[in-house]
Amino acid sequence: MPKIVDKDRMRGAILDAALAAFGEKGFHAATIADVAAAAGLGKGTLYLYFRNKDALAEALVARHFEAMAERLTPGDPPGDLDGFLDRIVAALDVPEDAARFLPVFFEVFGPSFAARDFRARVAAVFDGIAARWAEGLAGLQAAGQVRADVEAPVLARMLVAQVDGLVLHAGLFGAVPDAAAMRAVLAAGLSARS
Amino acid sequence: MPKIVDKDRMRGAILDAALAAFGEKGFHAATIADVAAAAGLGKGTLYLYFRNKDALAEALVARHFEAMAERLTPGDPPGDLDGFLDRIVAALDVPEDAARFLPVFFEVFGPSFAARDFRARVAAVFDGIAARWAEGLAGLQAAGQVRADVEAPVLARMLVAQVDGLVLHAGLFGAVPDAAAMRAVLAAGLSARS
DNA sequence: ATTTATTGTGACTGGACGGTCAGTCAGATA
DNA sequence: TATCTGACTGACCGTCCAGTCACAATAAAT
Repeated sequence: MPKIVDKDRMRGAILDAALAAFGEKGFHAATIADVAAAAGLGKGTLYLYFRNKDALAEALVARHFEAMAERLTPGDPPGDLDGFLDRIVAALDVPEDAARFLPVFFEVFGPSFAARDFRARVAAVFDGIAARWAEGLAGLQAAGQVRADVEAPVLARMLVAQVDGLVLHAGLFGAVPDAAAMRAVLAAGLSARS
Repeated sequence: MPKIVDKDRMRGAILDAALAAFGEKGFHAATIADVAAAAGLGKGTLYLYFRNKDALAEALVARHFEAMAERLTPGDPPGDLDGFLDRIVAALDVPEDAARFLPVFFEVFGPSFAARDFRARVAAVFDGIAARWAEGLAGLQAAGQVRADVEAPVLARMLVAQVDGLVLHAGLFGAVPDAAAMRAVLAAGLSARS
């Protein structure tokens, strides 16, 4: 009878268009009409897939955080310190999409940081990553590869903040640190041999 | 003849009010009327001191970056590694004003990161800090206190990104790392003794 | 007390934009 | 070929707010 479309696929395509438009002009400056145009759709059509402009932003965030968590904590804990460092170095390889999303995220949700519960939600994402890293670090401590004078969770949370800084500077400024140097410094900081 | 006011003082007071209002509601959600109310002034009065809303934001940024640079690179390079670490630890003590400003900055200027020259301007601020740190580190390398296998500027730029991450997580999430643990890890990472 | 230069005010306006909805279209079915 | 249905559209509406301006208040100078 009627035309049938793959709704999930369509939502994905619209999100791509939204990211492009928001990334270009910024969330507030970009209009719904811009997003629709980028998606090659009529304005009203967007509202068949997303309740309103804010829903677009939230969907983008969800997609981004899922991808990020996946990128930072893939599979099982690494077997040795070298493997652990591999992951950190790999994390600095910020995909273009993710880099483009950063400013949008801050623009949209920056104000929300004033709200305790929002901060808590975002903090939870990082805490989750830190928890996975802590597992790995605890294993390496047991194996005598990582210093044991600092507890794994503390070490992990601190590392996450540092790596987030490196990721931000890489994504925003293109200030990608020399990988070899970074490995060396981080390894010395974490290593059991003082 | 005329009524006389201290314009600089007034601009400062208005900026304080603006930071409060923007910090509370976010830059876009807060109206000029909100800022005026917070400053205890009529709406039109603001326009005697700032050309428009964007000018308010720019003035806030200028004030913030000046304060930040001052905080991160006070006076002369430190004499020893311990002194250097002191400064980093001190930098994590983010003043309330600065913490409140972070979300506002990202909200307003997030979109601008799409523009090459804006990114370059912000990057320059961090590069400047890194340059000052590099001086200090070079001195410590000469004194045999800091590893010499990584060049001071590289080390410094990397540290700035890491510390920025720590500052952000401290300011946004209250995730302040244990100072002693952080000193220990950073010291091990930087130290000449491998 | 009067004058005058400057500062302060808030009702008003013009434009912009998010969201709606009455109507059109395309493709699937019989 | 006729019919049916959900996808799609974009002109329109209501709201909101940055910025203006005509007027009021103030204080220095005479």
